[in-house]
Order: sequence, then C-alpha cells, then structure tokens
Amino acid sequence: MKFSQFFIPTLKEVPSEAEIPSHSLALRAGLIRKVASGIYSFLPLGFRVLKKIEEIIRQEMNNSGAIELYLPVMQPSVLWEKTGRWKEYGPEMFRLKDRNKRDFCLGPTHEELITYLAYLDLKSYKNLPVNLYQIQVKFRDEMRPRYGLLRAREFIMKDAYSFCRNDDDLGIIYKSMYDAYCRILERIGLQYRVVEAETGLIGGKFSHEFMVIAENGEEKLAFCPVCGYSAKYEMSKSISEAGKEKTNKEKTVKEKTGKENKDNKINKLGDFTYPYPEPEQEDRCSNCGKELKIEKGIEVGHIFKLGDKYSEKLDARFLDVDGKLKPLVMGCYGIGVTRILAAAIEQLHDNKGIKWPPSIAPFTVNIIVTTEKNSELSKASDMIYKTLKKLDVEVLYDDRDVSAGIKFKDSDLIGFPLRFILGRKFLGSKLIDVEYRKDGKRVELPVDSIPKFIKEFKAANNLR
RNA sequence: CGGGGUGUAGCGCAGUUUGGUUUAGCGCACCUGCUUUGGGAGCAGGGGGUCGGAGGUUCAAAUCCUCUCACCCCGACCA
Repeated sequence: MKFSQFFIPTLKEVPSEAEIPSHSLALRAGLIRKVASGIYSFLPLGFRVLKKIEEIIRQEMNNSGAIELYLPVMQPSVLWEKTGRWKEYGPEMFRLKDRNKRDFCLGPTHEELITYLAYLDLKSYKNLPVNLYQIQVKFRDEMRPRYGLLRAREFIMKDAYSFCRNDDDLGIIYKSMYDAYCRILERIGLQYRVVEAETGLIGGKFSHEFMVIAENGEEKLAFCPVCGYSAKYEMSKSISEAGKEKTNKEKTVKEKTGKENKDNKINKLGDFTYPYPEPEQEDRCSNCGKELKIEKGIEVGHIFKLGDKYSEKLDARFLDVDGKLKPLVMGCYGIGVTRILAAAIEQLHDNKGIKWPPSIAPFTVNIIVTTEKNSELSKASDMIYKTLKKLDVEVLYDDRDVSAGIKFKDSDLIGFPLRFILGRKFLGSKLIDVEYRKDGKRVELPVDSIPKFIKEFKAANNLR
C-alpha cells in the first residue's frame, strides 16, 4: 500500500479530550475518531488492527473446538424478562421500541439469546458438549464512558458460551478456554496476568480475569514474582508480618467503616469512599511467603462457570443418558477485541508513539524515501516495495511528497515494527537502513538480503 | 447520578475579569506558486469561524443574566 493512496489522517497535537496514551495515540495515529461519548469510528488503520486481533482470537477459538456463529444485536425484551435481567440491568441497557411498541434492547451481552438457541436445538446429551462463539458488537450505556476505547459504550468482543451435561465437562471446556486466552495474549505479544475474580451481574460460581499489565490500568493486582500467585488486589490474600492471614477486602471494609461486617461483603458502596489501601511492605504471598508485588492491569478477558442459572430460567434442558431431563450446564467466556487494541497501545508505547507488536501491527514495514525526487532513489524504492510485496509482507510505502521529518514522525507515531529508510546513503552504499521500532536499533541491509531478513523476522515473530 | 471543568476555523489555544478600540486573533493543518527534502522546511499569496444552542439585558454582547445541549475529569459501578 502506498501512503499517498491510503487514508491515514495523523494529528500532530494532542487532542484535549484524551488523557491517557492509548486514547491520545489512537486518535493521533489515525486509528479512530470519536462520534459521541464512548462511540468511535474505526479508520482504515485501526480497522486493520481490529481484524488482526479478531483473526488471532478466531484461530485460537477454532483450535480449541469452539464453533463460530452470529447472533443479532437487537434482542426482544421477552427473553430478558424470563431471566429477570430486563429490570436488573437498569439504565446500562440501551432500550428501544419497534413500530408496534414492543420492547427491544441493543445487546449488552448474549446469554439470553444463546440459551434460547440451546433451548430450541440442544435436546440430547448426544449434542453435547458444544461451545459456540461470536465476534460481535456490544452496547452498554456506561454511567461513565472514559479513556477512549478502554471503556466505550459500543465495543467489540468475542463471547463464547459452552453447554455441557455436567460440571466435569464444563471444567474441561473452562480449562480449554483458559488456555486459549493465554495463547491469544501470548501470540499478540502482551504481558498479562490471570487472576481470580468476582462474577458480578453475569452470575455463576467463580471466574478468572485476564489482565494486560499497564501503567494506566484500572485494576490493581497483587502478584508474587516467586510462585506466580496473582489476584485482584482487593481479593488478594497475604500474610502480614504478624503472621496472620488476611484478605485486603476484609481489611478495607473494617478500616473504612470502623466496624465488623459479618460476611466480609460490602453491601452499600455509596455509604463510604472505597479507595484501595496502599500496598504495604509487610504484605507477603500467602502461598510461599515472599513479598507481593503490586501491579496495575487492564481487564481484557473474563471467563465464567455459569452452571444452570440461565438454562433453568429459560428452560433449556436436555435428555441425559439416564433418560432424565436436566438443565444444560453453561459457561461463558468473553474477551474484548477493541479493548485489547487499546490495552496493547497502553502497554507498548513511548513518547513518540505506538510500538505495535508485529502480530497485530497494521503494516509490518514502513518504507521511507527521504528524497523522493531523485529518480534513481525512487526507482530503487519502487523495486524494494515490490520485492516486499512479493515476499507477502504488509508494507506501507511512504511515497508522499513531504519532508523526511514528517515521514519519520508519522512512522514513529503509527508504530510500524520495521522501517526501511532509503536516502542519500543508499545512493552511495546501496545499503538500506532498517530500524526496529521496538528498541530503535538499526542494521544496514543490502538489497539482495531482503528475502533472508524478512524470512528471519517472520520466523522470530510468528508471522505467516 | 453527585462533584469539578471546558465549549471561539479541521486540531491546539488567546481574547471573556473591567461590554464598544477585532471587518474576531495566533500557531499548526489546508489551497496556489517557487525554493526545499536523513527527523514535523522557507518565502510569497490565499480560503475557512459569527464565538455550542435558545432566550434575555443593552444604543452596543464571544464578553453580562437565564435556560439548555455536548464533551472531559474525579467518585460510585463496570468487559
């Protein structure tokens, strides 16, 4: 792709609405534009990244036996009334009426719909287990959208729902989803932690959250560098110097209210402010006794064991081998596509711009020609552009008639993993300056070594 | 929803306190021409806003008053 024929509106200045790097850089690099609070358009560059994230997720889901389908965004209220969530969800749900005044919502999640599908078509243990997923847009009227893509009102997520005969089978699928999520984040190339978490409005017995480590993360995590124990900070167990085991939640409730709370649960959050306590020196891992490290993370994935909460209410039952009618045992597994995009920027950037991991970079190589009007040089860069395309490299050739400085700045901002620089030096030595965005390192590359270089780069970064 | 803040050209801002001296200004971006091109170039010329919206006060409103809308931040809550 030639830069001059593509659409990449970059911004030189920091938009006043953006507070954190992922938001600011996504706007500046021409990935997204805001339409309304928490609602964004994806420009071509951002869209390419989205598609790459989706594809990695899709491959890993398919590899772990999940099957893709597509459920509607618009959902009738009747199903939600059966599960009681039409009321429970409250103002967070975007609601609308059709011409006949029937109630609908824009799906904030899809348990009701998928369970309805199971009710219709999963009648026998012979159909089980089955794990269905979709990559779909979701709508949640957040009380406070913020940080650009990190907390949007319209966002894309992959959600999977599994149906099993019993808890044992559920356990197997749960584990396979857990592993798939780890592979997804590893393939993308992000540092992350898996923590135990509460289940919230979705319900169910217990859950794991997948956190991408980042400075601006909304979640505080406790992590043991020695044994690998990790948990959300407020749920983390630690041993104080006194040797007494405690969880941070107990401590918080007691300290803030000044009184005991029998089940250690916070009942009315509005009653008092609830800042997490500052990490304490004496907090030690309850597993191995080593000092806990406090980190911040962005939640990108959440997996739940639902059990029969939805299947009971929506009457989704199957006939088991023993001839008995039983509710389907469910699990659900969500991972945020648009949120991963933001989290990746949040974790991988510097003061010049984004540093895309090669797995999801919009383009792998950016060719910069510093003096476009030299015919020898433009011939050479055209040739190199074609060579890279032939090698099946995603390359953005900056052929714009602008000063070299602009090309360099845009290149840093957008964050292509590799930059091929052709200028005066090339005219003399016939060597291309190849620069890595990751660490700024440069190597000199003869033209005929391009195939070998690309092959090695792809192999090292797991690209096709 | 409570508290705080901001709305002036595509983006970033000044002007608002003390209404008139501004045909509303600056930087960047944009258009034309020439010169430039290894880290956001130079000169010359040019286009674009009626000051978020509505109402009001006044001889006169970006500036004062009332209402309203949008957006951002903190909190509660949340993928």
